[in-house]
Amino acid sequence: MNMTPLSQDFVLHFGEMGSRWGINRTVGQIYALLYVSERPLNADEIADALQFSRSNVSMGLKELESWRLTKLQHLPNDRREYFTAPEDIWAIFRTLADERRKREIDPTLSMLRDAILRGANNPEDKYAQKRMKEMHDLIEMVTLWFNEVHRLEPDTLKQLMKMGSKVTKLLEMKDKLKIVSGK
Amino acid sequence: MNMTPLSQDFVLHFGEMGSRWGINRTVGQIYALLYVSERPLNADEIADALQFSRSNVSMGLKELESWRLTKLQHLPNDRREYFTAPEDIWAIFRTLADERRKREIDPTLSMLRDAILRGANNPEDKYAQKRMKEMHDLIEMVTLWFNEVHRLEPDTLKQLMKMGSKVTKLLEMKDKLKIVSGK
DNA sequence: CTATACTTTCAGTAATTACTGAAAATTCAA
DNA sequence: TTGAATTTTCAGTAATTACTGAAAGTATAG
Repeated sequence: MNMTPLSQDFVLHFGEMGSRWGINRTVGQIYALLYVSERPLNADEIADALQFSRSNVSMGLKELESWRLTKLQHLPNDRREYFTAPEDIWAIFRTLADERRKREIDPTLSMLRDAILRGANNPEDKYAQKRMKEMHDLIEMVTLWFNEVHRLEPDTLKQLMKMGSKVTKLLEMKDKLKIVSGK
Repeated sequence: MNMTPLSQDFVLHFGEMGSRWGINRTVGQIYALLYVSERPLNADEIADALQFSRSNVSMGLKELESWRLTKLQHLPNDRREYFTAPEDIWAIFRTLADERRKREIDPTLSMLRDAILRGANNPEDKYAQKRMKEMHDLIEMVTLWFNEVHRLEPDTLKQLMKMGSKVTKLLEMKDKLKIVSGK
């Protein structure tokens, strides 16, 4: 199978960007290929299109699976496994954010929690703990917020985002209403 | 210079996490060390504390500088350069988000823009472009929103975040007010 | 069962990235 | 200027990570 130049470029770009994220080139390219492919692809087709060894594709797919970024399906009269990227781009975005939180944020948060609770006699440790607490509180707040917002419907979220900094107007409005109603 | 066990653990953890992000262990550790250190440190002190070669520290500091995550200063009667992490954790967060956007998002966005504008005769390309447009629009929206929110005062932002999904209540309220006022 | 189609694992190797020490460059006091 | 203190660069090497082919594993049709 040969890709069109358009898909080629997309796939190659994703490969490069992949390395700026934590994921490697192979994984980036496989994902990109699935993302722009209308029909599901099997591992051999992927290996062929990207010129990777079959085993490399197998490992890449496993990695993508661990990120929950692929869907697996079977076609009638075909024993091979076929892969696609989830349709809904919002779902993809959520999944990605979720996985990154789990892998990159949560461990740090729990380390910080532990460190803050330790005894600290000397001034250095006192200062260090103060700094860690600042970091912890910020991360925790953003994380909690993220979890909440996560549950909103895409349309609601879209609406909120499109408002941008204008949400502050709503905040002011809220405060005024409170004053008026005497709350 | 020897670190306290508390700082040790923090620094080591950051080194490990560093590799889950795009940055390497050295850079992660240097940053962590600066972050929990009350007084500015010079490159030799860093090399000593972390047991890295002087040149490695030099490179790490350069990398951190390119992320705008260090501040440089001079002490009286001392020619050496002293480094600190910025005080304000919100500023750090912004800087980080900003840099990541520049390096990891913007290039993709412009690639997508180009790809979408290209001619597409065959159905594959048509589909690919549709998918790219979806991705482009989502990323663009989130980016624009981010840029807007970026400018808010930390306190305002905090307030918004603490509300979490309750902002939707405000949205509903707004809509009701519009109806009442006939807008 | 058995044969076949397909997938995964893994040891070895290739490629990439990180790190070091020596040398060059820079800065600044005298 | 000179030279001592400091920083940066860079070629070589070490360590890590990515990739491959062969072999083992798994599933299913007959």
